[in-house]
Amino acid sequence: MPEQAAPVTTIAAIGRHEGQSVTLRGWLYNLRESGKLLFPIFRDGTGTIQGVAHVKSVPSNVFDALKGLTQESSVIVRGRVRADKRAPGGYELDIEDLEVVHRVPESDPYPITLKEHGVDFLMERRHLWVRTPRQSAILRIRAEIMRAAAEYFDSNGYVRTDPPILTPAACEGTSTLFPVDYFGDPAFLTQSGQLYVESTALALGKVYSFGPTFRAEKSKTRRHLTEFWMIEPEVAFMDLDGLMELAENFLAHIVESVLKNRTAELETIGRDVEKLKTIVPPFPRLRYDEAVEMLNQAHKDGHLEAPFAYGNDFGSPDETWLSTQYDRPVMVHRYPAHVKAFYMEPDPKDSRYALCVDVLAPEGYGEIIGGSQRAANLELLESRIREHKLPMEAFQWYLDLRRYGSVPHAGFGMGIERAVAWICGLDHVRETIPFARTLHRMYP
RNA sequence: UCCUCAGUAGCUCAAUGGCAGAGCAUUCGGCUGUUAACCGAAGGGUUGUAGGUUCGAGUCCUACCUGAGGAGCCA
Repeated sequence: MPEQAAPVTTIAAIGRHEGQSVTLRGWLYNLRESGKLLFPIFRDGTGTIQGVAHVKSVPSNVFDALKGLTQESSVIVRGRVRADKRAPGGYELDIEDLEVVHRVPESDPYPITLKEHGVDFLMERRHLWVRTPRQSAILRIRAEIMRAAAEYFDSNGYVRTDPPILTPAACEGTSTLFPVDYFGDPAFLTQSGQLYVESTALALGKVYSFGPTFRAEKSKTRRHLTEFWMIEPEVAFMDLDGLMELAENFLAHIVESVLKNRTAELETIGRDVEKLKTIVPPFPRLRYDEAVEMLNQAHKDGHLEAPFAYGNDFGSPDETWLSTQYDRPVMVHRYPAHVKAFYMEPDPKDSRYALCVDVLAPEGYGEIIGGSQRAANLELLESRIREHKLPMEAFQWYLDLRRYGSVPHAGFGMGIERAVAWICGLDHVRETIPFARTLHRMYP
């Protein structure tokens, strides 16, 4: 073992130890050799740092152990911290002692090199891919987004009430549900906690849920996972305007937290932070009808291939185009009721429209939040359930919320992975979650 | 479910229907400031699978498998 007089620290905190000897515990990320001079790069999960070992300035057994050491071998290294302008992180480590905890054998070298790899190769080795600086940084930003999202609600009087993951029936139809056998009876993995948080909102006032959801959609795009995390606030006595205000303050808080607490990680992944600094309220609000006008004009001007048919929901290319027109998220509200879910409240000024909002993230990322004011009237909700050909008996508990002290209430759901993809500037959601579940990938 | 593209060394990719190659990784050797280090050498192949056309197929045709991107649907 190296002498433990040198304090154990992390690479992220190494600047506090300039001029001192410290102990780092981590892995060999890369090794450059130049004759009698070795340049190992260590990583410890908090960052990377280059070490320097002259043959004459380290014990011969240390030099020999380091020379030819294989990538991703685990090590405990002692060295003196030295500021160096040539170092990317500002510091280098003059190596004094080294213990190899586990040496990766040459016969079975670490498969992920510093060169380029394909998507399939990396996803098959996701358990190792997460070690790379870029993937680690993304996961750190994801954790900050989740922390800040929960913090926003926790510090604004919301109570976290998580819904069940095993559910008896669909929220919006059964075709996209994963069925499971529940002691001989059919059950499904939840695809939204919304109906349950509606009931806890009427119990506690302001609530949110935060957990995994599952959708058996046969979607193979950069925006889809079959298992993803969703945070869903629901508030009694809130209307659509209140919901849009909540959404913009919530998103602004998350972006602000990431900019403040994950500066180094944003730098590591090369994110243009100027595009995040503009994310401050108010966000532009656009009626569905106004958005349609913009899409029609865009089609005339040749920006969109397909003409938009009024009354439809927006397609992906439509959303993408809309979301590139603003420097912050745009909130599109009051869609035609018939393209939206059964539980949405009709606009009292024109019942053809629903009191709903989709928040489209900028830079072409599209929908990250979908929400609405919920239908509060029992008879209306019953007729909507019939129109959508949903089993009335399965929704009796949900209808009880309209039988006993029904109030206007509203809520939304934000997909964490889409938010992470946008804030990190990634081109696919598979990198935003430790182990992505996509259409045909269940390994590792 | 549909559309498009791809599958060649461990990885990333070349190869007009005519001898299957390069860089990285691995092994050996060299180099006292390298930044995906560099220089020299070696080993490494049933070209996704099964058929077909052809004197000759990695290349052309058919089917299938696998992966990717997109549509629809959604967060």
